[in-house]
Amino acid sequence: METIMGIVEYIEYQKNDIFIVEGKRDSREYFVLEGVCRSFLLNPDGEEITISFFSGKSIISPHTTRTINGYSNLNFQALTEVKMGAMNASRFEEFMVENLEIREFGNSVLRNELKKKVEKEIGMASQTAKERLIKFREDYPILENLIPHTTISTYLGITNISLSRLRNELAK
Amino acid sequence: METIMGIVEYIEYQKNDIFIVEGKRDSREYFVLEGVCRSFLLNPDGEEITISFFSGKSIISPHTTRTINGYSNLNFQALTEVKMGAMNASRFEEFMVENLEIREFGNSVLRNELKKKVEKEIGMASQTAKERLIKFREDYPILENLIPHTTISTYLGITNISLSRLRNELAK
DNA sequence: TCTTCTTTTTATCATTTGTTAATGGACAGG
DNA sequence: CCTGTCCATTAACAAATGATAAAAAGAAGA
Repeated sequence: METIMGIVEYIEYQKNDIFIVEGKRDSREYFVLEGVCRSFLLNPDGEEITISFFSGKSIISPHTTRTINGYSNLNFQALTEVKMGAMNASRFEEFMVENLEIREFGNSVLRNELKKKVEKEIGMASQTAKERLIKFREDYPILENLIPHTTISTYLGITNISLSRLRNELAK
Repeated sequence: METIMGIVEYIEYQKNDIFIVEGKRDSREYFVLEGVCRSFLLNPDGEEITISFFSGKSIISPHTTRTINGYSNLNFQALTEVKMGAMNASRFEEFMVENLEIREFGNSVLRNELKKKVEKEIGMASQTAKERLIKFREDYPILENLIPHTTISTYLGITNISLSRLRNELAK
């Protein structure tokens, strides 16, 4: 960890800044130190669909999984003021090759990324929207009062109107 | 590729064989050479939820993403007679460290795994069940007449009754 | 404070999907 | 040939979610 932290460049983004754009070059790994951000994509109708949330301290989707030939296939946006560490992804990959500990760290990041997706997948396949909202509140307790509800509703796979109804029901 | 193919052990599974069991040890990478299999999980009600399909020639989810401390977190089942190649996962990882080409192959497998999931995620979040069924038919043209519909319906996130209705509608 | 803009809630109605139960076809075993 | 089992379809009704529009509540700026 010390090896890495010595090389990392520190960056700050303002609320709503989009710091990785789909289709554009990006060659870095990002570590969220403080704040919350999300990944999102446009669906065929041009609507923003939230894929994942990332809150400090954590790491956003690994470079190798979110880029193809160096071009990003996802957008990433700061939802609050965000402090991040960034470093060259190839350099990080070299570290992974050289250093067992860093390799295991990198692999565990990958596993977690997949695990989160599988969990969400099961939720989408076998839970009602209400259950998914309850789970979301457990996973990200602060977000609901911090970010626009449309951001949350596309993550949950429902409309913001449905979200509002569910909020009302659960408040009773 | 030749390096790998020389080491691979060839295996055959019969229809419905479960060859990786959740919670059990598994230490190999698997390459599907012929046939179709799926990964699935039990939801809280004990129902089998299909997560992904794998048809030859392809590779099932990489070992590092489907195991934690060597124990599998997914079930894998043959849906037809399946011919596979298998090799020790640590050995494959060594190859990845040593050999740039194999490393890039391994990384591309990871990216594809994530990409498939993100695509499915967007579908679940922004498409109706009917649209998802149409997409499924494009992705896996043969499966619908080959495997039980309950297997497909849990993949699509609907009941098998809904699937039957959609089949009827689309046939008109 | 007032105005304007955006977000959230509420209401109404339409559509989709789920639940339960009944029916019929395909197939294996006796 | 009969029987039981598994699967797929269909029907009827209930529940969940979507679409549209309007109202209310908040947030930001002059």
